[in-house]
Amino acid sequence: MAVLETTKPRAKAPARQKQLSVELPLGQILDGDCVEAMRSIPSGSIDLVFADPPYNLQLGGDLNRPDGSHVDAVTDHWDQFDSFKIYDDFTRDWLIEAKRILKPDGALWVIGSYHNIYRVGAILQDLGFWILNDIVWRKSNPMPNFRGTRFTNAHETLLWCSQGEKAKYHFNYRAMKTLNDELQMRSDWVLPICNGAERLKEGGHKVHPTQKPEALLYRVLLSTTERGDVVLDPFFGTGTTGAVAKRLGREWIGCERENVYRDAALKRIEKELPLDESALTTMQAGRSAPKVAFGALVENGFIAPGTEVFDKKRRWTATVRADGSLAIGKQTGSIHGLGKDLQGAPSCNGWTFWHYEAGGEVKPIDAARQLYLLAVED
Amino acid sequence: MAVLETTKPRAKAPARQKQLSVELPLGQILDGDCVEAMRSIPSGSIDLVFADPPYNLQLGGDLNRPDGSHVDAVTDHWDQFDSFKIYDDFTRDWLIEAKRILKPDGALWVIGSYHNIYRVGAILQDLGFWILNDIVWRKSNPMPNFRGTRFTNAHETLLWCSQGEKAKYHFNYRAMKTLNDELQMRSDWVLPICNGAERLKEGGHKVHPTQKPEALLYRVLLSTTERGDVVLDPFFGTGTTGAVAKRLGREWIGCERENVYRDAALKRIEKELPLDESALTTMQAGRSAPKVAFGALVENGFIAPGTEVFDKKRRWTATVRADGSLAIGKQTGSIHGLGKDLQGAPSCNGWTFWHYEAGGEVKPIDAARQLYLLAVED
DNA sequence: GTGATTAGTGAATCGTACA
DNA sequence: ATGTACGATTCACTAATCA
Repeated sequence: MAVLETTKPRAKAPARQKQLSVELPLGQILDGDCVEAMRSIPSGSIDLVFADPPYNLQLGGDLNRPDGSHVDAVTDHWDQFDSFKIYDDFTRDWLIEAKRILKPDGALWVIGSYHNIYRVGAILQDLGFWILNDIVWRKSNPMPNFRGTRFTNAHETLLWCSQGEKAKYHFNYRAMKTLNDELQMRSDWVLPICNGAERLKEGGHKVHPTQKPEALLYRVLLSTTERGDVVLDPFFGTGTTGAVAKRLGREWIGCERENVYRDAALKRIEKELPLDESALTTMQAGRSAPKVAFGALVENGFIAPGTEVFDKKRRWTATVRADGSLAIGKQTGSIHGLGKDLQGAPSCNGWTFWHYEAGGEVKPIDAARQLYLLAVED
Repeated sequence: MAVLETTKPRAKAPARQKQLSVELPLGQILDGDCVEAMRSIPSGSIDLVFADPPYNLQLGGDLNRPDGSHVDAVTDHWDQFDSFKIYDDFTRDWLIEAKRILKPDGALWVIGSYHNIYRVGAILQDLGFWILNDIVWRKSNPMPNFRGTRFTNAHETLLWCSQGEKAKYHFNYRAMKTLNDELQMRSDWVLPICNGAERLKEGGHKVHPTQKPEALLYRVLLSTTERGDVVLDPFFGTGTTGAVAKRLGREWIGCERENVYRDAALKRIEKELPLDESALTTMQAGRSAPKVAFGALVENGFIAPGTEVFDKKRRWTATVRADGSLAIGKQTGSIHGLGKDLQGAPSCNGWTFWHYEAGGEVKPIDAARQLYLLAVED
């Protein structure tokens, strides 16, 4: 299991990416059943699958299968367990295809409510997907429970999964932290439901009963994809995924059975404008910045050999040597290694542990690294 | 499906109630495996089962905080299962017994995390339990994600179920509405984790690694039981369920294998006094004031990425980026941080410093925050 | 006594690259 | 596959200690 925060690993193989892209129906909505549609997609070609599967089983009344066909209650013996079985089979079918088309470091998102999410979650675990987080979309303006018989159903649940326990995945930690005012983004997201100008309407009626807010997709795509990534949505509906993907400079593919939804989605996405380059840029993680060896600071004169460096509490003071190593008496090591050994700690980030004096001020040696980076950039 | 808000239906048969009570081990902690222990309980005799089963965390190696200190993880033997299959079998076994001992109008609560709750949810649906709500416990003070690899895991999930789709159940709608400042109680509860004086400690160490906050049980018992009801907890631990039940005038039965936990629970419940009405209101967590990140305005479309923002005198103009950060050339930062840096000031309130144009008018970005709050407000 | 500072901790599926 | 080096990373709250 691993985390890649840069686009480098994907950028390394532009040819392969392009080659695949040619075969992929980018920017298209595939007509028909999503399992059939996904069969036309090459294995290991998709970066992200976002799925908002239906859960409109009408228990107790007329029964419809997830594909819309009607169950004949007269000829079929029917009960709650049969409907679970049909739903589970349907779920397993589309999840298997989703897993096949995803790249080894691709990811899956599914959204659902308590009616279906526990079945979906258990099945995707059985198929080998590895849950990274479950996310609660906390609705700021939910429908009240009019009859006063239960708690107000004020949230939905999203599951974010990698291909497996050991699989790599992508998480834009820094972008999420920036988006959340410099605090780690939590697993509960407070967002309004979709209404107002964003809600698609035709003749005063909503086009789709469960249109998701664009803010939700915005956060999903910003957190777990990079520019140019390919996002597939097997239950495209009115195309929220496509609209936000286009805006954020991601490629998209949809699957949708209903003509009405496909038409509305295409019209909607057509109007959407991609953000320009500068707006799309996000704060980068430290690890995507170029690596600097401490020795480079020494040999370029940013830190002179012989300089004394010390921890914040001045429990230890070490001397910088010409090769960029540190020494306290006979004890020597790298900025990380010596800090680790002195503290008896399992690890140590030497850049923030060691300090030096410059112009009467005490600064972490990381400050020198920043100066060096500024000087090198030009 | 029906709702009983009064105690009348139970009061109708006082004789039957009393007769059963005599056979039940009220106020006792049954030793040993909970499935065995529940077998000694008569069928249809329990009003509520609250269960906090092992989560099957499957942790890898050690985890250290950025400061090098060690995270005291849940590595107890009782949380270890070799496979999903074994965990599922274990889950099915205790759920079957729980269903048997519950009255026809009794209810089940289970708490879990994403590691186990999807399996538990699917299995209890398979057994015929009917989910009434899933409740999200949003932790006000969760442990951060120290490595920056995922979203902060900031919640746990509770499932509230009746005996079946058509089964009756009890819900104290009025009590919940009162507890929530005359607003319907929602499916997301903000409560702090258990620490401070409430956390049981022995020799400076926590007695139980996963002790639940009493406020959580308080809300569970107050919403779905009446005075005198019998509550059974198959994974009693250090007896939070028993303590709160006693305080609220409910009868309780526990099951627990570990001597240490049983002893601690008995001592704890012994000290517990039934609560007078006045304390009722002090248990709830205050409603948190809404705090808005600038990124929330961006992802919700109140401020578009690419928008230009500027200070009042237009000395500086910055561009809003997709993650809610601002950029002027190569200089970037949060609304507060960039404003601070540009002015060379010790701090800066970005909300009032930066302005934007909307409808030909120049407004501080705080105006957009007010619009957002209006849209989000309950 | 009071406010400021420091230390500790909580159900956590918590790295990557190269030799 | 296994080991080693390098590198990146924390929020809210409580309790204890210090000024």
